Amino acid sequence: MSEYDFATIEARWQKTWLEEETFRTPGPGDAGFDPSKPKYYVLDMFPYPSGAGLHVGHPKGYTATDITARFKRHRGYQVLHPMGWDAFGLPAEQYAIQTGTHPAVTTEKNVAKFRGQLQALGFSYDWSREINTTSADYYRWTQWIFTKLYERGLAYQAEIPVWWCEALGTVLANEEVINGLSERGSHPCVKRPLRQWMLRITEYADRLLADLEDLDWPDSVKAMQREWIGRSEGAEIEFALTDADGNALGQSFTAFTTRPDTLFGATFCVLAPEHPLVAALVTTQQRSAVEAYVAQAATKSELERAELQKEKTGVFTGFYAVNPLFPPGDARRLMPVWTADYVLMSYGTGGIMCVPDGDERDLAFAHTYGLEVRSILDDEGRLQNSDFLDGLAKAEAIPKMIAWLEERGLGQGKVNYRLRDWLFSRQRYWGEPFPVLHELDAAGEFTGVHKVVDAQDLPVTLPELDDFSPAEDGEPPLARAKEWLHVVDSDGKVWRRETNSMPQWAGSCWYYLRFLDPHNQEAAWDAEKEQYWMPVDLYVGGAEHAVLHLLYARFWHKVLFDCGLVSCAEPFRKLVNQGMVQSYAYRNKLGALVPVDQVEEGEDGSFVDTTTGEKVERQTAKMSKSLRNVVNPDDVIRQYGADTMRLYEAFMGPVTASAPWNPRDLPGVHRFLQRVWRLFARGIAAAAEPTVERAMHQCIRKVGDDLEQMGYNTAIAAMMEFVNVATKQGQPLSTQQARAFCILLEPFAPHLAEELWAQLGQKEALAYAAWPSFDPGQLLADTVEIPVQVNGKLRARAEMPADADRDTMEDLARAAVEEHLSGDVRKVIVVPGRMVNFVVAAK
RNA sequence: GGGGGAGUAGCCCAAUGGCAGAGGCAGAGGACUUAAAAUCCUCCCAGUACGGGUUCGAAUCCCGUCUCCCCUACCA
Repeated sequence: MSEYDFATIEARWQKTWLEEETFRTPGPGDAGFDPSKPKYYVLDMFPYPSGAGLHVGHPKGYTATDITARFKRHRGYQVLHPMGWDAFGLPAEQYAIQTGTHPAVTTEKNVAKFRGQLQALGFSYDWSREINTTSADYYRWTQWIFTKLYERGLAYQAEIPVWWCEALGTVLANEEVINGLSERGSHPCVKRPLRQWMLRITEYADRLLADLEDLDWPDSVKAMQREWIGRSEGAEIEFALTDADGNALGQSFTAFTTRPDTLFGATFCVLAPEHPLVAALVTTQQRSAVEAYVAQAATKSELERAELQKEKTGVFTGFYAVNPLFPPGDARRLMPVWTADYVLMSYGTGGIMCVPDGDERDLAFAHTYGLEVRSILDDEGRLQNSDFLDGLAKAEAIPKMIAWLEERGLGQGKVNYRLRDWLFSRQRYWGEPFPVLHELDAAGEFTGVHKVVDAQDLPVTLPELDDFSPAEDGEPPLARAKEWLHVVDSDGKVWRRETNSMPQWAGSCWYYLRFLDPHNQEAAWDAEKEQYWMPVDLYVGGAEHAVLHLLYARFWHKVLFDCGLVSCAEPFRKLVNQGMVQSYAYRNKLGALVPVDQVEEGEDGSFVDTTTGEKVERQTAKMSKSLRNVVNPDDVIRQYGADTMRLYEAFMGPVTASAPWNPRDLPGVHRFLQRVWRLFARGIAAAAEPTVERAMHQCIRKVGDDLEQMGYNTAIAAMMEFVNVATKQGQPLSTQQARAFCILLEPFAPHLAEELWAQLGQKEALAYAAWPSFDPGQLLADTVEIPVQVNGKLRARAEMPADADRDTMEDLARAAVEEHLSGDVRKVIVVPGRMVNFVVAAK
């Protein structure tokens, strides 16, 4: 046995695993399936295979799930651990537009690269289950699920103002536009009315909210989803509109409010600039001012509106709203109606009643324009000057006011959501075609009738095109696929295919289900398999998917549940967000960032810009090309091997924590593997050495406990500790110890573990070897040193048997601190095996 | 402004309310070596951001303050 030759070892075992299909996992109905085993489904958020390949951030989560997957196999679970590709999407299409390379070609190339990189890291995926959202075999079922949504009335078309991104040539969902810029690429977007497909996710808002409760998810993600759904209880109130003299205009508007009980304090109303009644009813006198205001509000992006939030602006419309609480003639009855851009057309009804005494924004607006403020809340927040609500707290006042309104037909209780229906169509080529046909009349015009394609006629495959670019008018590229576009049915009726395509989220909404049964040609998945494997036991991915992907997938899953197609209401039982792998960045005195490759560390630990000689400060930042601090996993593997890479990723800290990639720490974990190699190179001892044996049992327990809780970093520390003890002790390990250690090491450094296991002459596959057990009697030393405190202060240490009972401990401890116990001993606290504390009365 | 999370040694990080240190990096010394690297051994370093509170006992629980990260933001 010579050197630790990781390159040879890793290549050998990766080849073996692939050739022997070591990690092929049988499910119900498959040969080799053992129904008596418990199941464990551990899933990574599958990647978009970009041209850049993997960066070191990807493997952080993948390493975590792989360690857990391997650990669970040793624990006797049937482990489902699959990988696939979320391969529809803009980058491949943009590349196609620029170069003419078909997105499928780009995708295939990128997938090959990603697969190779993942395999080079020795992940124990069942590659026989690999899926790709862009293969017709897969999107056939994405389309099929869409037909289920359609049949249940959850998919509909609407002509709505949507975010149109000129640069990307497509519409985007609200969630994909941030402050008027596209989430991807930060291109400006504008609102534009277009015919779109929508999914009625709002129908599931309550269930999506309620079912969060029982999920083992990070609080932050649950909080984000709750906020996104944005349930708020209140009432809708209808306000009749009049002219300045109180003459009815024959129109009314509805306002949503969470505080209907404050209606007595409503002194004015505001409609969003886009509200149709603003233009319809504005008085001649106010018309020019209002039109000017509306026009300039329209040119403001959401970004600008948000930035200007300190100062509220608005214009009086000239008409009034009736406060129904007050009789004609009462001065409080007529409330002036303003238009202001702090009211958004897209939330609630686009119009509000304003209660300056109850709402900060209304108060600010009232102050700016000298509008009336009527006091209706006392110091304790109880209603006053409010007739039948006087003295009531809001909890009692709200239902009372709602009842009052309902009796008179003026309004009703209402739950409002921030969540909007999901804009589900895109004007792009590289996405799933909709399985929808639109009927045409003899003249070739739409009749307005549409239907979904029959299940047996799926998939609707993507047609070949020469030009993938979107048209200026928003007409999708699929409209240019002349031969594909029209379908003639058996009655000779002509139908035109839907030319929109689905958004990238579609494929990832259900991929975890296809993994259960990826080659099924008759169904999307088999019911028995679904019942066995679902739900996903552990789902690991980035926090950036906290809302969109996870909300959409939950929505689809609930629809499938309602269809009786899945057996559980929630797909992902436990969710973990892995921390970001950051990198170092350097900032000079001017605050500018200095690329990493022109900074050197000085003797005193300071950092110097080598081009200027100036001192710079180190900080952590996201990896980015511009900072030149991106670390490439291929380089790391070449230099240290995959096992070192995996070990380092897992050793950086808790899986949920972000930490900078520190190249200086890599040799540390690499050295550990070398020490393991050298320890095994000593050969095998005939008998176990007691110190090492004890350390072994402690290590088995610690690694097992830590892995149950995803404490990868501390589990590695425990193995290091064991190797240090064994190395120092000087003897070889016993056969039992060597075997046990191989199993402990395998989840983390599987190639090295397999190599050592093989050298031990083991024939059984290491990956499925049973986790070693420990002897609790071996965990404690015979004697322990127990701290003895007096009034909480450490006064002495007492040597005593590890299993001493309370009385013995107290006696031995008392002897050790005799001189400190002059006063009354009022209380003695004994923690068996841990410590003794004497509480003495102060003198 | 709202929400989520984090502050422990020069650095990354450990510590069911019970001796602040498991592990790694960096640093110092020694052994081995003709020398260096590698390896092995030994050592050094904080009282847990700050201020209160609960407790026999607090890094850990509670309250307040500060700093940093992430998310969100006129949502009526």
